[in-house]
Amino acid sequence: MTVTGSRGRRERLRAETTAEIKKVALALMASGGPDAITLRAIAREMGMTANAIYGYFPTRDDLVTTLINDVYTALADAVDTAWEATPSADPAVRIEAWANAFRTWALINPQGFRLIYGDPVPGYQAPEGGPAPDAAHRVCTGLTALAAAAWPHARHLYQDSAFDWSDFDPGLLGKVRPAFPDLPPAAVALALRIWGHLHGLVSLEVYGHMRTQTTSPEKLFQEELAQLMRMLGIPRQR
Amino acid sequence: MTVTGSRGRRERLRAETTAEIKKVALALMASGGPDAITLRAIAREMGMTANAIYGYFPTRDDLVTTLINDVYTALADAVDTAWEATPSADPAVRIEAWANAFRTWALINPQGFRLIYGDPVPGYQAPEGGPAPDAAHRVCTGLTALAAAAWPHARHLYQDSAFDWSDFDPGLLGKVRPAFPDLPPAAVALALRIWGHLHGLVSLEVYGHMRTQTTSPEKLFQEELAQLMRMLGIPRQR
DNA sequence: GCGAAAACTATACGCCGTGAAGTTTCTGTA
DNA sequence: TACAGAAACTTCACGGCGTATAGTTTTCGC
Repeated sequence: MTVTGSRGRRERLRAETTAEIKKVALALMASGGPDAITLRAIAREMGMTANAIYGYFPTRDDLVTTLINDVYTALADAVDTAWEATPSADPAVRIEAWANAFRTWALINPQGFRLIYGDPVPGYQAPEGGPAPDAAHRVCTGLTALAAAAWPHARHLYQDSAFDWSDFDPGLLGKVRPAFPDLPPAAVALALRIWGHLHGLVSLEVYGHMRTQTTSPEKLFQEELAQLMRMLGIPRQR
Repeated sequence: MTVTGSRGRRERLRAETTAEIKKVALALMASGGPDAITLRAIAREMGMTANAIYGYFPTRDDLVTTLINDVYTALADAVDTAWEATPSADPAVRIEAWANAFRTWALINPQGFRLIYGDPVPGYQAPEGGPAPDAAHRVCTGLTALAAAAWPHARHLYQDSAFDWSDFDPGLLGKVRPAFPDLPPAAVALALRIWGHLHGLVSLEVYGHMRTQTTSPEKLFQEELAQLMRMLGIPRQR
């Protein structure tokens, strides 16, 4: 046993190489978009042969799946952090922090956003289970926390919601219901719709479709937040 | 001069070939997604050499640009038709018709939706001007018509909107302002935000991100429409 | 009927993912 | 400590991609 642990030496090297592959892949993605993630480019960057990567990832799609997981987790971390870093007394401020963190992350990591939410890469097909849905559930759970924080104000607006628990994915509910035991299905539906609103504006902006419509997507998003408060029945501040 | 017009014979064949290339490309896209649009595959399907296509489109991206234009125009036609086919007396019904046409088109043509709004194809970069922005402006104008129809109800909700005409693209305003001379900037901002809402929900559904959250995206969308009416100040029907 | 232009093919280059086989380097054990 | 075997990595190969260049066939206008 050395200081680093002789038993793990080979595994340590392996883990380092795996990490480097991912790091290089993310760098390529950041500079050239998801399509720039090619085994050959990664290998070139690392001074290896493309086929060497097959010792670490069985196929390029598996590498991409791993990256999606990492990036999605980073997004979930970013919004969770923003949420938790904001005082919980005023739900409006917290919600604004969450939403702004979401948009800001997307604008700083547009390629990551594309990787997660777009056609990730030429012929890529998302695997059924896997950890990416987990991160998606984390984001949705965060949104539900948002809805839960506002629910005292919002509930009277969604009395006639037709939603039932059976309308939602069990995996999502397994996270959401324990965390918010008193919340009705209508609140989860509300959370998903808020997701849709934010995702829509942000993805139009990230993909450049707003550029030919408005010069100030920022202003549009802030007005969206103001209305989000109305939608949640939260009275206007200041 | 023959019956078909001898002068145009060569040009007619040319037009027919161009049309066939586009037709085959769209078929490939419908079955295999935007990435399946390959010059070689098109040529194979047509019994030609891949290079023959260069006589019709200078590059693959130009072909894709043309397709985007066509598909985007088809989408714009679909929503315009739905709008015009609905009696104008009741704005709620008209707006619902528009939004449902948008979603229905996307669900029937998911690959087309991806082509328009996603990373269209591996390394594709959208050209600056071109006719695709035109179709986008048509869609936005349709949305503005929607906002305009509801504006008598909605205006009091958006008194404090901070928008100015300079916040919008001149090309868009060139279409919108003549069509709706009395509409303020706030209404255009409202239209863009509605676009965001609908786009968000539909794109999450089309890209499969809703599948791991809810089993009834349809219900979610209908509730979205109900709230859209509230957002526009339109009183509940029935 | 013929010259020119248009339509198309052949060949080639450099990308890509990936499979099969071979080579080097390390490691646990006899 | 020597060595079998595993792990890491390279080499070579195949087929697919966009596209540039050069050559061939077909067609049209005069």
